[in-house]
Amino acid sequence: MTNLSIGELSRRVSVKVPTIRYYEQIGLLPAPPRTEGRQRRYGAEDVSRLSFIRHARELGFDVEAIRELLSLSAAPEQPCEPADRIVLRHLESVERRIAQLQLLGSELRHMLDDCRHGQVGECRIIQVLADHEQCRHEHGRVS
Amino acid sequence: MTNLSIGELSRRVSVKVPTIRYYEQIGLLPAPPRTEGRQRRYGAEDVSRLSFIRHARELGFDVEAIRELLSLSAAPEQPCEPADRIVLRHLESVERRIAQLQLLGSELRHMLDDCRHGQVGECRIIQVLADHEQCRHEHGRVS
DNA sequence: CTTGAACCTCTAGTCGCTAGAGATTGTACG
DNA sequence: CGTACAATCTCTAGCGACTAGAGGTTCAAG
Repeated sequence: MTNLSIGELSRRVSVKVPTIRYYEQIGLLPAPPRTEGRQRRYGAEDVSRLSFIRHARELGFDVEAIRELLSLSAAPEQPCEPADRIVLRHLESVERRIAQLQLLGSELRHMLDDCRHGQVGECRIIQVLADHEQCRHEHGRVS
Repeated sequence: MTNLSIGELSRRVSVKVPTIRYYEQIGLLPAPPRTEGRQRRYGAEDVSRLSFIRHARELGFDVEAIRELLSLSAAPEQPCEPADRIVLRHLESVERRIAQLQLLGSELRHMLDDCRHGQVGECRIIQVLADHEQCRHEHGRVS
């Protein structure tokens, strides 16, 4: 359970070795003790913390949000409203991205529908790209 | 119409000046003629090409796809099936991303719903992050 | 002719990793 | 105990599509 090498930690938590070192470098994970030969050795606490980070990344939180969530989770007496707000903010950005992508998707479907599958010279796909006025919507930038 | 400075081209096409230089650097835009003092001067052809690029970027195509679309658009006699395929491939990736984000969104909504808005110690948000087994789905990585 | 906005090149930073080089360490086996 | 070799170490660079800034030059209006 304790004194895991970085490779063992990696397998347990399904986070790649270089990613673990990267997390240490940016301060998401504390620097663990080392063997005499300077190899890292991890304990149960690190397993939990890295799992937390991995789950949060899977949910699409960026590193800054994870930093905040981690520091919130260390203070169980505090109100959880700040955590709430972080999740809500992220949810809203996910929803904005979905809306953007849906616009994009319908645009692309229209392009495909309109294309008569002939030659490039009369291809609606190319025409729409060349002259956007023939297009249905305006978009912002999608991340 | 012709002999535009990079700033004029930028305003016409709504692409920022450094972005135009970047496109030249990566070979999306041809290197234009210069004045004696080495400043770029653009013509009508560049306006079209840059518009094409901008529209394609708005539709989320990556630079490699745009490169292909541009070279296809230069050959009006060729069948437009390759263009078709590029658009379809992109549409599919957009749809995959939408599906991913929708999973994420519902996950985040559940977290918010479950949170009783008390203290961090009993906060479902923190708990779910700390122990993913309490969670509903498995996800892959979202771009 | 002077001013100053626009232009030039070059480098580095963004985000969250990933890949690779080249050196060192840990460990299993004989 | 020696050796082989997998795993670890540090460091640097690269991804994509730009963006920002420094420090210097040119163009065009008045």
